[in-house]
Amino acid sequence: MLQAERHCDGAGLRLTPVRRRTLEILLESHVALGAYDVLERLRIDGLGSKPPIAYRALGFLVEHGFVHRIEKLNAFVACDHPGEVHDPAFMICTDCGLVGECQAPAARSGLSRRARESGFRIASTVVEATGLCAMCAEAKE
Amino acid sequence: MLQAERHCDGAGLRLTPVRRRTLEILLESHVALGAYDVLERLRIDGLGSKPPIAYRALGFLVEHGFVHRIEKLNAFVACDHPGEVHDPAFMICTDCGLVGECQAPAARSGLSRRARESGFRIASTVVEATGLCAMCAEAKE
DNA sequence: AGGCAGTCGTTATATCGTAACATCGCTGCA
DNA sequence: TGCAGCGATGTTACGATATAACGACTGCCT
Repeated sequence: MLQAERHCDGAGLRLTPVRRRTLEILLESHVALGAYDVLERLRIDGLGSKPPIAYRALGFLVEHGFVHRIEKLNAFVACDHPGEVHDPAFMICTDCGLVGECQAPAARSGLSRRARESGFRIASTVVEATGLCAMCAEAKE
Repeated sequence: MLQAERHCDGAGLRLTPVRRRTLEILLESHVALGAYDVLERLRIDGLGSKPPIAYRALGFLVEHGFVHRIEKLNAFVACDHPGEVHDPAFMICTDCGLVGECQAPAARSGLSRRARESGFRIASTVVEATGLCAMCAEAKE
């Protein structure tokens, strides 16, 4: 949170109440939240109740790297390493919903070689694995 | 198409008219199609007009590896290599909509190392790159 | 003051996806 | 033959996700 504030100050970005609270909500959650989940919590705090409110705040946070969108879940998680340049990959537990972020530059390597070969210019990548986290895998034994 | 037929025959799967036509529709398209795009074409052919028809056919085709879902687009493409075991990755052109499939086992390596370290058991992966295909990149020069 | 840019608030609607139940045709079997 | 079981289809109804478009407000700059 402090990192986000500092980053915004430094970059001339406005971390408004809605945006700030949206980020807090995601930081407090250990699982990915849908836009409507976020919206519901914003509503409770009197910060807006219509979808565009949440989508705009989430759009801002994603654009500036404070939040990631999990395509597989149509949901959002706070970034582990805000401000740093990174190329995130995610591990999504299908049992408990936990979403772990990791840096996976290597995850691009096979793809980026293929891209070079074919002339494709990568602008962004999505890398997501679904499966069982260590705890849930153990619980299944 | 022939490969799909053979695979179904061999595996005791039923490639019914709806499923067959759904696969044909995707094979004829060079871009990813949404479920409702597919449904519209099925409707024209008199093969059903309600969402579950399309979703069920697509679900069958995805489950058996004839079709891939592109998470980033909420859309579907026919598989380039049906029947073969693979771990597909996609390159999605944001200009022309072209979706290229490639094999990217290496794309998993960074992630799978991380997964091993943390005890996460990967069941499936999503690897998608967005950007410009060679033709569109050239056209932009 | 006036204009501009960014944000917020709202309405309305588009797009994507599924639960639940009825029906139909095939297959195996008494 | 009759019928039970099963997978696939057809339909209704609804839920979930997402955005276009417009107006109002605010801070800032000239």
